[in-house]
Amino acid sequence: MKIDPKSTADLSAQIATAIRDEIIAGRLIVDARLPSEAELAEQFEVSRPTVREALKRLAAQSLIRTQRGATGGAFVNRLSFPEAYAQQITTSTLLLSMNDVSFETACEARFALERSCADLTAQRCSADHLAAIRAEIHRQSQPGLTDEAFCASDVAFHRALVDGADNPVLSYQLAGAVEAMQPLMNMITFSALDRARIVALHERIASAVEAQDGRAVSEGLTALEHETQTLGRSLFQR
Amino acid sequence: MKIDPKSTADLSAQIATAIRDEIIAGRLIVDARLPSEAELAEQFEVSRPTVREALKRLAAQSLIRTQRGATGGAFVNRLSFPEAYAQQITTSTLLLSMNDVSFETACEARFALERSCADLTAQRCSADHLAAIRAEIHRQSQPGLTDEAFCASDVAFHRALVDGADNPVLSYQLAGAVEAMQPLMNMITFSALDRARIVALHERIASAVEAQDGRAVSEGLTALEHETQTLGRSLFQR
DNA sequence: GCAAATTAAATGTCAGACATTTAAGCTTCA
DNA sequence: TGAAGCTTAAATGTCTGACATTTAATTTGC
Repeated sequence: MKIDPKSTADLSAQIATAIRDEIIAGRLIVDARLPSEAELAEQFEVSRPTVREALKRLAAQSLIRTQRGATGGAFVNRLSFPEAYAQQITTSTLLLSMNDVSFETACEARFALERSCADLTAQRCSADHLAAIRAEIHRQSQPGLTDEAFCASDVAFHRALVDGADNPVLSYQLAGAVEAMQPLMNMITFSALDRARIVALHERIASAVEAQDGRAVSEGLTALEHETQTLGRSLFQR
Repeated sequence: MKIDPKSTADLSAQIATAIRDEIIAGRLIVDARLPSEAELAEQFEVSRPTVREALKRLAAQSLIRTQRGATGGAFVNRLSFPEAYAQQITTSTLLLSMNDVSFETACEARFALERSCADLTAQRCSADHLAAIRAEIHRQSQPGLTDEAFCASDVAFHRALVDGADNPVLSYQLAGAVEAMQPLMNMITFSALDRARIVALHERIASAVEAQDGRAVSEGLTALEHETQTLGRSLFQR
């Protein structure tokens, strides 16, 4: 585990990369303890603050965790699904907000991706998941809901739909696609008629899931995409 | 921009979170310059090394970039698509390698997601993209290719297929799904017959793209999924 | 034998200094 | 006047050494 002395990059970045490569290559396995900061400093021939900056970089990506105390130190972290979700969502959200991606493009990608759970959810959706889906439909039909609460319920509906596919990898990938749209959706003001249309489409999708009809789920999502694109166009064409 | 004095978390983590929130909320816009490290240290009432650790955390997530020199400092970074790709791929790969996700589950998610580009690619794939797709098919048909090179070409084929949908958000999301499978695929030893079957399916998919038949693209991917699952089963049942 | 105090090891934080890089301003000379 | 070179200032990058805090193991005392 060595660093390149002729690289122009920061030492802390080089050290972080060196350690990350060890982890990705599997030479440092989950829960393995890294050498102490003092030992790493000696190994890489840098000072302890430099090592610490490198470790903080890795901690920011959830690659390591640190514990204080006698048996403390830096340990290779098992990247959990919730952590991966969170990173995925942050990255996706920032990507959309910083690159003036059009509403149309984002919406197209999001529904195209979400349709990939249609068949699986229709086949496998448990009674519990179906109940969760229907619970969100009920919540979002309540009158007097703020736009923000309506959007939050919309996201929860889609998350439940995706989770119904019972494939954690799929849920993880789709989390970014679904959640990253939320800031854009939050810009929309939903009229009562808009909400009724959306809820009706949600209900149509839920029924298709219940009937285990993947094709119908997919078509319901496509109808929802058209509805959403229409709302988006009326907002963003100016 | 303040930090909570009664939090138990590291100061550097709190400061990083405080600045990240400013960026996500849009109060710090792209290319805005953050105060100098010395000024931040004063604002947060911590030392400069602590501020630096916080900034390194943000740099690790590509939220900021730093420049040295007279007009240097930390600037809010525009998260570019290539950077987002890289993060997405790293996170997805680690998630799979650290959570003993079964080959079956990963493969199912990956192809389900990839099918979401079928219609769009069939509609929009440019001549250039189609040529790139066919070029990879040609490369992977060469005899004497190492398994690793074959896998790399396989990934390139799928990336080209996805990029044919001409939707950068979709490409970004699918990058993780496609690339994260590579370490698993690299464990497979492909017989000549296996390769021939895969290349034939790739050719079938390419023809379907050329014919602008989204349904056929989707079916080709499903056939490829079955082929891959069969290969995986023969490897991983032990 | 058990509980309390001590100790050791590690991370967390600080202060101050110096090195390096970079751009802007100044100076000098043609 | 203008351009090349020098100087300077501001910022990040790095180092040294120290102290604070946390935590588990060890020792001590009863």
